[in-house]
Order: sequence, then structure tokens, then C-alpha cells
Amino acid sequence: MPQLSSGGGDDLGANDEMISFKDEGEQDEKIQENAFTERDLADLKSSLVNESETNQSPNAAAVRREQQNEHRGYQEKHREHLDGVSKHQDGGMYKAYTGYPFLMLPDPYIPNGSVSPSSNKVSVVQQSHGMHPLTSLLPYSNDHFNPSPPHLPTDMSQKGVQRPQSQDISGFYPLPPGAVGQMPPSMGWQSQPVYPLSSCGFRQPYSSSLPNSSSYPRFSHSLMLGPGMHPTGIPHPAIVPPSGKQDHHDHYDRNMYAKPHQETKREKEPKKPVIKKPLNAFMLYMKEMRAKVIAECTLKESAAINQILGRRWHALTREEQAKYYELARKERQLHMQLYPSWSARDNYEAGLRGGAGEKSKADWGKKKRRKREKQQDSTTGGKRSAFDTFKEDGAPAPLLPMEAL
DNA sequence: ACACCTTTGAAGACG
DNA sequence: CGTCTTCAAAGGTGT
Repeated sequence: MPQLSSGGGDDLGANDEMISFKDEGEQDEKIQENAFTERDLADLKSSLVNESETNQSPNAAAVRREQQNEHRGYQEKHREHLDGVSKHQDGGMYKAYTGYPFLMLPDPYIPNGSVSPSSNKVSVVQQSHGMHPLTSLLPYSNDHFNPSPPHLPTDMSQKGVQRPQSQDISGFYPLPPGAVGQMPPSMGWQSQPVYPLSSCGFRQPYSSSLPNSSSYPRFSHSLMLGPGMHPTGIPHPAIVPPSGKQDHHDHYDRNMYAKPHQETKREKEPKKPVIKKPLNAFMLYMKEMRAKVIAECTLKESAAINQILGRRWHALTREEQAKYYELARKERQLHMQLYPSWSARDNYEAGLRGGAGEKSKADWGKKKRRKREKQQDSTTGGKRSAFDTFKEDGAPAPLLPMEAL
């Protein structure tokens, strides 16, 4: 991933977060050492963006309003952050984190898991069109976010490391090879509770006193047989019909099972189902928070919403982000177990985006060329970011975090 | 009908 | 090994 400044001063908290998850031991010290500095840089950059960024989109005003609100909140958070840093340097939070991978989440899916059904407090801001099944793993209440000592085999995401059938994962998704279809109903892809969206008061939505998720309707996967079905018989959100562009109502949305017209269309074109990439931490965050932002900011345009979400992501504390990184890690593990032979490259070649099925190589090349041209416009040479947006808007270019120091 | 926009992160490709 | 590229989601907008 292109970084504004690679090396010593990581510009964004997200990246060093990943380092903290991925590396053990030696990284630990570095991270504790740099915990404040890096975060501070991220804060600095974020505040720069909030203060000066302008937006050319039709929703620029709303985005700016959001920025201002966020910035106010951010300043408060920044004060708290100082306390947090001292905690980290005491060997608290990050000591516990360095043992990546770790599982600190209570398991709402395991019938006899560590969390009783009554304590299955899963606070989910439900989108109108579905919820990622793993999102329910998020213990949004900080009370439940309790980093525990790692008890997983070390870094399963490392290449060359054999993918273990980790107990943790098999607990979530008891999927021994060849027996993956025996997922207990409580562990199937379920519909998620629908909680009312907040108003623009921007309250913290993650109350720990949430209704028992068992009181919400569930759909056992036996009801979900359909195009999004893994060959093993397990429906998985990563599988989408090859009809091209993904239905905006998620493939794991219960509504997908009530679209016979699409069904007939698929029957006409029986193609190999497409296995999508597992969602990363930010994607999971977006999925969860999108509805909230829409409600608060009365925005609908995804591009604008994503800008806001990007800023909010950076405004999150490490602890808050860690929830999503952990969730994403589980997502990847699950994905690896369900589709061991899948590679992200499969979807590169399929040319899924926009997808009327497979794209010709010429189209694919065109797209690549366009992207290259676009990136050449950017002085950073990397992907556009909120930071880049500034520069295009003619505002004086902000100092890069390192330059600001 | 479909590409684009916009975000971050993961992973593959490539020099 | 470092950098670049693509794709995950989303839905309004533009062609």
C-alpha cells in the first residue's frame, strides 16, 4: 500500500496497527517506543485534513460539516489519547496486542462457548441491506473488548505457514476438511438484529445492554441454499453469483433469497460462482458504520460517505480499530479455510468489477491504463486519499506529518 | 447497463 | 524487498 511516508514515521495509524498485529517480539518494542509519535502523526495529519480540506463533490458542504464536527470531537479525543499512550507505555494495551494473532473476543457463535447466550451482547448497527455475518462477532462494548493473551498459533497469515485448523476458528466455524457442511444452525450465516439508527446527535451506539441476539430471527443456512453457496454446502458471503456486478443488497442479505427473477437469470447462465475477497478491517468498519453516517449526515452518495468514514477510521483509537482488525483477521482465516485454493488473483483475472462477466483483456488493459494515468496526476504517486484531495482543491498543500515536525 | 467516485487494507505482481 | 496494482462495499451520478 502506498504510504505518504514509509519507514520511520508512519503516516497513518492503520498501518502501524497492522505491524503490531503481524509482528511479534522485536516489533513490540518499536511500537511501544513509537506509539505516541506515530499516533501523533496520524492525529496531526487527520486534523490537517479536517481543517483545510475542501471537497468538490455535491455533498461537499455536508462533508465539511462532518469534518468540523469530527474535528471537535477529535480534539477531545486527542487529550484522552495522551492518557492512553501512557497506558500503552506501561505495557498495557500493546503488550497484549503484540502476540498477534490473538483472539480476545467472546464467541457469540459457539453454542457452548465462553460466552453464555445471555451474555451474547452483540451490538450491531444494522444496515438496511444486510450485515456481514462476522460483524456479529464485534464486541462493541469496550467492556467486552478484552484483549486476552494470545492462544492462537502464530501468524496464520504468513505465507509459507500451513493453515492450521485452529481451534478458535473451528469453534467459530467448525469446518474440518471434508466436514465443513456440519455447521450448527447457530453458527450459520444469520440475519442480524436491526437496531434503530441514531440521529445526528452522533451518540456512541455501542451500548453493552443490547438485546440478546437470540431474540432476533435467524435463518439457518439450510434456508440459504442458493447461488451464494459454497460447494461444500456452506453459504458464504464471499460467494457471489457470476452475474457480474454484485447485487447491492448483500449476497448474504436475507432478501437475496426472494429474488426469483434473478434466480432464473442465473439459471440461464450457469457460471462458476465468484468467490469474493474477504473484507479488510476498514471495509468491515464501513459496512457497520455506513448506515449511521447516512442517518447522521443525510448523505447517500457513497463516495462522500466513504470520505467521512475514512476520517472517522483514522479518528478511532487503536483499541477501536483493533476490533476491526481482529474481525478482519478472522474473516481471512475463515475464508482460507472455506476456500483454501482461492487466490485474490482469481478475481483479478475475472475482471469482476462492473462485471458483465469476464472482461476482455483489452478492457482490462484500458482500465489499468486509466488508473495509471490517474495516479500520475497525483504527486504522491500513490492512491488518492483525503490528504490528496486537499492538494487538488487548490488549498495550500499541508505539510506532510514528517515535514510538520 | 455499467463505469466512476471514494475510502483503507490485503494480497498478488513485478522490477 | 519495495513499490505498484487490484479488489473488496456502497449507492448516487454520469455516460
